[in-house]
Amino acid sequence: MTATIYDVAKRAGVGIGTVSRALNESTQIKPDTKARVLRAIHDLKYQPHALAQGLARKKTHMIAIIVPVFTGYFYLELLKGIQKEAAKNNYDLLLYSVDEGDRTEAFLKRTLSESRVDGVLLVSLKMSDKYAEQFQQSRFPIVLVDSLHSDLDSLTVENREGAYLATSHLISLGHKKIGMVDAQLKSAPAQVRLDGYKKALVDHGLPFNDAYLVITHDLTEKDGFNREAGYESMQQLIAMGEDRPTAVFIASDIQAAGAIQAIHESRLRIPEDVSIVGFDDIEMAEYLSLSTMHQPLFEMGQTAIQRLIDRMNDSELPVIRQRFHTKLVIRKSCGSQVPGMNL
Amino acid sequence: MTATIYDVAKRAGVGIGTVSRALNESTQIKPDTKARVLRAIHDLKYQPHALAQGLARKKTHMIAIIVPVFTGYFYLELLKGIQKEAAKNNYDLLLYSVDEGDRTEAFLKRTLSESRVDGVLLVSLKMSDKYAEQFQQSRFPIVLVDSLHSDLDSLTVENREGAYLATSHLISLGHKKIGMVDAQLKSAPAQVRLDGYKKALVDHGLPFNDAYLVITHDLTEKDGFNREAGYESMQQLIAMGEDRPTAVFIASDIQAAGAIQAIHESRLRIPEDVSIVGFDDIEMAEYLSLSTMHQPLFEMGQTAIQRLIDRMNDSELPVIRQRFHTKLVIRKSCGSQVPGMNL
DNA sequence: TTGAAAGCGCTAACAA
DNA sequence: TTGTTAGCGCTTTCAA
Repeated sequence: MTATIYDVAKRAGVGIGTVSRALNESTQIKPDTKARVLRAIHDLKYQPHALAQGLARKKTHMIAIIVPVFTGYFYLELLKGIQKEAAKNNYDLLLYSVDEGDRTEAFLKRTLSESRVDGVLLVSLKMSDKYAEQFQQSRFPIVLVDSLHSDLDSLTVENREGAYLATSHLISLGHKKIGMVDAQLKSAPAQVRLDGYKKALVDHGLPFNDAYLVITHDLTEKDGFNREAGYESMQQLIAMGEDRPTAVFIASDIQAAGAIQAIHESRLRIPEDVSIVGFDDIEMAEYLSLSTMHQPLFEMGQTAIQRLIDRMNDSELPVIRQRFHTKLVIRKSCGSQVPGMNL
Repeated sequence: MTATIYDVAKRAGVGIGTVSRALNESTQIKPDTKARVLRAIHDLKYQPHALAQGLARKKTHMIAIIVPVFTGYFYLELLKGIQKEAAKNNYDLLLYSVDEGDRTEAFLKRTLSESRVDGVLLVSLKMSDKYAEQFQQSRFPIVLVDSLHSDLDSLTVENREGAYLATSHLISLGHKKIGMVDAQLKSAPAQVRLDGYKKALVDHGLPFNDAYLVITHDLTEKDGFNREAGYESMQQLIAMGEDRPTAVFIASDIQAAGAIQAIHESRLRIPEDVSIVGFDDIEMAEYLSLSTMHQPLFEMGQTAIQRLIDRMNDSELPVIRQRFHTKLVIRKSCGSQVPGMNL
């Protein structure tokens, strides 16, 4: 069928070892034999068999990436960064995506014992202590992205800080009655964004008002990061009438989209009647003129691969925990409460 | 390190052949030896080495998918279908994504000769005659998705028909002056959607008016499927004043988003002053209440994998060309021109 | 029903 | 500088 190293060796009149040397940049080979081999390789359109190579070298040049079934911008952007950096370093990506029924552990197990890949990126999924220990002990290279475990390398976005910044932005515009729309607290980012919101209030001497915090009901078994959730939550806030907050920090842009719809339907204006800050900076945010917190996802993806490669080269590296910072993107969804400072 | 088949054989007191038989559902093995082997496998937490297995079997159980660097909903949804079906059939996905500098052929070449995967899905990328022939001759399983070549299996969405349907919808609402906003014609879908638009006009006895067709200028080197393009194109149409079309078919939802913005800024109303139909049914479309053409992407992804698997099992299957149909999703961006039929 | 042994296509250690 | 050979971990004949 396709040519093997033996065919090349025969055609070039050398041994297979020499062919291998010509292929692998060995210095231990005379230039003109190398040239002869290379020509034979070219003539035969020979390309090494990846599996055979992997078996012999004990390296596959593949990286597994375990992600929740991708939904939306977050993973797209992250994946782009991962993909770009992997390609640059000549690694292929094996995509394990986890849907219902959470097969994370099954993938981790395969990864660990099947020798199909040289390293793993675990994205947005929980790393159990049990497997963390196994990875740790086996020195199998792994990097967590948007997930956390004290024994393993991890890269995360500073959600708490982002929420803090978002809320502070509202405060700096003079708002005193600042609400928050959050997703289910079982979701880690939802939890942490709430913390940041609270801390910003406290740090600025504002009271935390329970009535201003709306957490999406558990409609369906989703986490609440969706438009309907935002829509309903905002309706609750609006129903407070004159007591309603003048500004709201919303835990995600997609919820903000729903919230905006609710606001418009109530004939309220943004930002005159209510100011809004979202989180994520999804594509739609620009369209909505929504001020929001931007996450450096592409960059995080690139860094994740770099780190993984570093670790594949040296398994004794100390464990790191790298935090990425969000950035406030100001558009037109926030108005000032300071008299005369308004538009 | 990790246990091999020899370790298992030794522990179970059998030869490695027997272990292999126990593993591979062979009938040629006595139940109790099989049980003994299985227990040894369990005790040692043995898992076959994927590469070694692949090398011996000449099958990797991996499928390569070559896609343009994913941007937006189209690929997300398609990938979901692909991923789900692949997982269901126990195939792993190797992701080759093509960015600037079009490395499509390099990937095809590797695929063909590296033996890393059992089959390929080529998505939205051009298959050259040269490689089509190579795949064809080598009987290497490949399926084209959203791409076309007469010698190979291909799955496509009926863009022309979709555009025809979209335009016809506008016509059925009584519109006579129907415009179109399109992307660069070098893009195949843009070209084909224009054809469908024209045909619908002609079939319904309406004239094709050059002034009503706006094709995005070549800002940057993009193809024009973006919001800014839609925004500017719609501005051109609006600038026609009273002569402007009463309805516009827009080649993509993302352009429609820009167009809608332009319309609002001109203080025109949708659908009272101008009706809009988009294409794609991206997530934002629902938010925008945009009537649009839905593409069955998830399903197409699933089917692609099924077909690829069929072909891997029987390389002599006749070449097929399967067309998927779009579906009109009616929301609120289209009004009627027929007196009394309006809202 | 089973074990032994010959590949699968390559790398790398060892000799020459 | 080169050829030979022993693995890498598995599947699959071939005998027994």
